[in-house]
Amino acid sequence: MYSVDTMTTAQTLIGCVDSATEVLGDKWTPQLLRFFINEKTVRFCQLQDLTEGINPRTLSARLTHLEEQGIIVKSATSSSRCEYSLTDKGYDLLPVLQNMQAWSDKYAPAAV
Amino acid sequence: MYSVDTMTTAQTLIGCVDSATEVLGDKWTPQLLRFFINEKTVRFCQLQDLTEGINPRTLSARLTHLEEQGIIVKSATSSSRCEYSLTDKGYDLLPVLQNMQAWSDKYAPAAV
DNA sequence: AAAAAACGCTACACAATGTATAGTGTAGAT
DNA sequence: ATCTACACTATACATTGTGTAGCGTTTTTT
Repeated sequence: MYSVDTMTTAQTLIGCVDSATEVLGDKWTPQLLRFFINEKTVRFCQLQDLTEGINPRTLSARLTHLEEQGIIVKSATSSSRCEYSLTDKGYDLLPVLQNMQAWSDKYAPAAV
Repeated sequence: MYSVDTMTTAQTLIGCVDSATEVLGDKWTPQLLRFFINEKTVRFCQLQDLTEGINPRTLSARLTHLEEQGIIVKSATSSSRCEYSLTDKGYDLLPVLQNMQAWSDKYAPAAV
C-alpha cells in the first residue's frame, strides 16, 4: 500500500494549478492569447482568421470567459466594432505561454 | 481593414504552442503531471484518489496519451501492477506547471 | 447615393469528448 | 482460503465543440 502522507503536499497545491488550467485548459485559449504577444489589440475577425478552424461560437465563448476572468477587456472602436486587449493579469500569462513554446520548440521543433 | 502582415509572425508561432497545448490542454493533464513534482513515480490508483473526480476512463486515456507523447513511461512493478514516471521530456514540463502555479497564486490566491 | 462587403456575432443540428456508475480479471494481503 | 486492492473496461448519459448558415449593423467601394 502506498503512503498517502507523501502526497498531501501535492494535493494541497492542486487548487492553485486549477485556476490557470481553467483558463489555459480550454481548447483554443492558449493560441488565442498568443496573438497578444505581437499585437496589443485584436479583433474578433482577426482571431477567427488566424486561429483557422475555430468556430465563431467557441471563439465567442472563449472571449466571454477570458473577459469574465479579467484576462482581457473588450472596448468599442466604433458603434458596432470592438477590440480586445490584455489586462495586467492577462499580460502576466504571456511568460507561461512563452514557456510552453520553449518546451514545444525543444521537443517538437517540426510541429505536428 | 487590419494589417495581416503584422500578424504573420504570430501565425507561424502557433504550431509550436499547439504541441504543448495538445498535452496541457487536455482536461486533468496539468493536475496529473503536477504530482510528479513531489513524487518520482505514481500509480493509477494514486492519481485516481488525488485527482478526485476524474473518471478512470479519462485517466486511462490521459496516461495513454502522455505515454504516446513520450512524456511519461509505464513500468511494471509486478505482474499486474505498474507505475508511471516522467521522461526527460516530461520533466521539462514541470517549470511550465510551476509558472502556471505562480500565476495562479498571484491572481487567485483563494482559488475557486 | 446605392451596392457590396466586412464585422461581430447567434442558431441549429450533429460530432466528439467527458462523466457516473458498475463491473471484471488478476494479484497481493490477512 | 478469503478478502480487498489494483488497473483498468463497459455502458448509457451529459457536456462541450463543430460545420454551416444566417442576421442586423456598419463600413467600404463604386
